[in-house]
Amino acid sequence: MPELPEVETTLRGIEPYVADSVVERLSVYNGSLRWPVTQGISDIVKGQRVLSLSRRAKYLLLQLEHGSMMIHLGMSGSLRLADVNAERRKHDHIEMHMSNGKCLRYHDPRRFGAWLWSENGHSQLDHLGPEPLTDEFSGERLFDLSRKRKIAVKPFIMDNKTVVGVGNIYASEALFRSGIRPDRAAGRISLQRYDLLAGHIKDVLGSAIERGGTTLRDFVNGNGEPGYFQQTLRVYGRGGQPCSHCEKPLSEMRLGQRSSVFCSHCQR
DNA sequence: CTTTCAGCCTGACGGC
DNA sequence: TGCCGTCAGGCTGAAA
Repeated sequence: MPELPEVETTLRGIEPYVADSVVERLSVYNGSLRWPVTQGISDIVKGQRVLSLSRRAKYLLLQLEHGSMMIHLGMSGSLRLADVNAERRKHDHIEMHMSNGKCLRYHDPRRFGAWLWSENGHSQLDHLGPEPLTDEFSGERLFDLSRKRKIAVKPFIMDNKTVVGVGNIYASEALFRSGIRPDRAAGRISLQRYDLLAGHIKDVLGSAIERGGTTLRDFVNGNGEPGYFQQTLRVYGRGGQPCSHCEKPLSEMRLGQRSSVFCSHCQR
């Protein structure tokens, strides 16, 4: 389940090996992803130089000479630098061979991801909220956007129009640290508490990115599993277990079709 | 306008 | 042992 820190870690891991290199060959073995992989993509990108890599929300963007490739890892996708001689594994759907001899492999069992080519921008990026680690995202923004909203705070902060890149894991952890119940109405939370929440969202995402960075060198040959696997999760996946603060069993509920674990004693 | 919900997909896991 | 149901979850688009 790649969340924003995993996407950022992937970007930093592949960037040195892909940037400034030319696409020698792109092979699509299974193009039925979230959206069908752009028709004729192999012929289009062949021979183009990769000018730069960037990230917006959970999308990776490869800027080529005549357009850009937008890649999403979906629920189960990963992007790794592979040894050209290494055999393709099951669910390795796309390979991008670079002129420097490196090969980028896209692996995605559930095929919820995306590889889309465009010469003039990607509409999916048009209506996204701010990046969580910038000053554009603040408690004040959460407060202003939420007035008179009845939606529960957890789906509110997971909405890409509010702020991008806050998935179920980090939303749960940030709400726990802030002492806010995930089902509290977004419109009934004070600016002071939203300041706290925005700070914790930044902290939890930022530290996960830092930890992901420690596995970067595994990107060439390995299968480094970065991010939240190394992070201490206090509530996510711990329903019924004792709260790390008050020892009472953690509660579980469903909000917006997503499981939500919280402490009914520490979160109000 | 806001909110909810089905659907996309495979693998892991528990019950029988 | 294997079969079946359930869950995991980001994102879109349609319905309420």
